[in-house]
Formats: sequence, structure tokens, C-alpha cells
Amino acid sequence: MTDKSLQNFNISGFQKELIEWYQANKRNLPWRADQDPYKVWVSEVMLQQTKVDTVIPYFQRFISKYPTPYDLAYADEQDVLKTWEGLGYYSRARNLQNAVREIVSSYDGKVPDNPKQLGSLKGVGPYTKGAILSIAFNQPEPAVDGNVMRVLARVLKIDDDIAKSGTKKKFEQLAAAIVSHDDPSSFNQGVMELGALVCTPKEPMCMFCPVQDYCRAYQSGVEQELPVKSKTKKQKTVQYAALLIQNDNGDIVIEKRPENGLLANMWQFPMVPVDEIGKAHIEQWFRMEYGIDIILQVKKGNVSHVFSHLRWQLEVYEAYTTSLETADNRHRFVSSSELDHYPFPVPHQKMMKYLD
DNA sequence: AAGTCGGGGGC
DNA sequence: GCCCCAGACTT
Repeated sequence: MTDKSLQNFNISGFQKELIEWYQANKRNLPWRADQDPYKVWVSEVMLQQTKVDTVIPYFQRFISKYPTPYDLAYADEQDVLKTWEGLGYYSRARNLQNAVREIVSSYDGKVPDNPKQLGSLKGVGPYTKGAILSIAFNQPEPAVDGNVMRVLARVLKIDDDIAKSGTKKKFEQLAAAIVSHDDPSSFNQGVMELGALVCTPKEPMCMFCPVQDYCRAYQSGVEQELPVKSKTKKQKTVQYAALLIQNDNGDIVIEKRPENGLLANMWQFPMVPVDEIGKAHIEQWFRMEYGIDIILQVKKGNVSHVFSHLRWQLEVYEAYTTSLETADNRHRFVSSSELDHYPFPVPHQKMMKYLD
């Protein structure tokens, strides 16, 4: 390694203090009950960009429903998405099922314990690969997430911009150099636990830090200035008219979103892009696109929803149609009780409160 | 290297 | 409002 960040750094002392602290202070989390590689895997995927408290109930339900790779491999994708509903980043669920089907067909249902096979599975990137190898198989592999970059940026006083895509490689090399070979699982989880409980983004609790003596940022009094992270730019707003269309049976029109892109394969109420076509043309646009005649009735309210990179502003309308069926299977008339079986993104769950 | 891809919670 | 979160994938 060409980087000099580890010169004069007491690696073994740092490892020892961190692992001892982790053993004494680790939270009792459901995915820590055993080292089942499948469960470790599921937890790591759910935890991507998602807080521990949010994941816990989802993990419990998911493992109850799909206790083994076989259960998940043989499940219907729509049921998997329904179980994932509300957790976000739904491609995680679809990639996970794709990968589990791969290990059932190619690896006898066993999670591979080598980096090459593991890393080639859908949705298993550098972090998840290292996490599974270290936590489930006790291999001294680096597992660099946001916590690890923050902790190492402070401990080693590194001012690279962690928002840039190239920076992670540098931290992966450093993490590979300092990971404990005696207890890689406790070491990697210890860094992340420290980042979550002590070495937090704002107001880190350095007085309670087990590796304070090893922290160059603390010694220089710059722990609040690190890590360096450039700003993200703000979302664009898109306006839609979102339609609760009912026929004489009391059934409601829903549609399946495309298999790629935002909220892929999730279901929703029809949305009309009023930015593009103008509010006056909603009914005729709908007839063109859906082949269904509708009559707009009353506006029921507004729903706004913020995604990572865009913002939806939905005007919710009630509408009426004389149609009783749709042209293709991507659109359906369903009763209000049947709605529960389909996976809906949160903004469309918000719309359901406007149904009678 | 920059965009895309959810949703919730803290302040 | 803004920021963050046990990131991966596409372009």
C-alpha cells in the first residue's frame, strides 16, 4: 500500500480495545442470535442505507416467512415484495431472491464462503460480501460502510471526501490492513457498532470511546470536522394527478409498475403526468393510454412524498368509469379488500385513506 | 465519476 | 427544511 495513514499506528492495540468494547457493549439484535450465513445475509441487505430500528421488525417477519434459502427461492416475487413493503429500495428484495435462487441451483442451497462466488451474486457488493465473509465465516475481509469510513476518517485523520465514489477503495485497503485475524467478526461489527453508538456523525461521544487514545482526530480536536462529506443536490419535483377510479361494482383500478426503474414491479393507482399534458386533458390522456373512459369527480386531497433524488406531488382525484375490466393483465380492477394482497409503495398507501 | 434507487427519524 | 442511515447498480 502506498498510503501512509497507518505509519506509527498501533494496529494490535486498536484491535484489542475495540473488540473488548464490542464484546461488552454489543446490542442484542435478532440477527446476532446465531451465525447462519443466510440470516446474516438477509440482515445485511436490509441494513443497506437503513437504520437498525427500522430493520428489526422486517427482519423478524422475513425470517419467519422465509426461514431458509429454499423458502425464499420458491416464493412468489410479489409475496416477497409485499413482505418488503415499506422498507424501500425494493430492488434489494428482488436481487436477494435472484441470488438465493442462484445458490439453490448452483451451490446446493449453501451460501458460498469464497469472495469470488459470493461477490458475483446479485445485490452482493463489496460491503455485503465482506460482512458475510467476516461475520458468518470468520474470514479477515474488510467490510466498509458509512460507519467504517467515518470511524477510520477520524481515527486516522483522513480528509478525503467520503461522498466521492473513489474514496471507498482507499478505506477498503486500510480496513483490510487493520482487520483482526483473530476475531474478524467482532472487529468489523465493532467498528460499525462504535460508529452507531459512540462515533456518531454529529456530537460524537469521545469521552466514552474505547479507542480515544488511538484517535488522531480527537488528539487534534478536529473530530467534529471529520469526515469530509460534500453536499448532495436537492430533488426535482414531479406533479401527478393520481386517480382512485371506481366502477359500478365498487372495484378500483390498480396497475403494476414496469419491471425496471423506480419502484419496479410494485403496484399503484394510475398516475397522470400533469406537468406534460396539462390538467385539462387528464380524461382524454387516460383514454388514449389505458383505453378506459373515466369521469373525474372530486379532488380528495394532496399527497407529497420525498425520494432520494425526486419528489412526488400527487393531487388525488376520485373518478368514475363504466368499464368493468381492463385490456391487459398489468391493469386490474380489484375490490378494496383485495388491495391488501398487492405491494404498494408508501405514497400510494397514503392515498388509500381517501377511499371510502 | 455521477445518477438512480425508498423511507424514516433526528434536529 | 437538511442530514443520515451496516450500499449496489447503471450509465
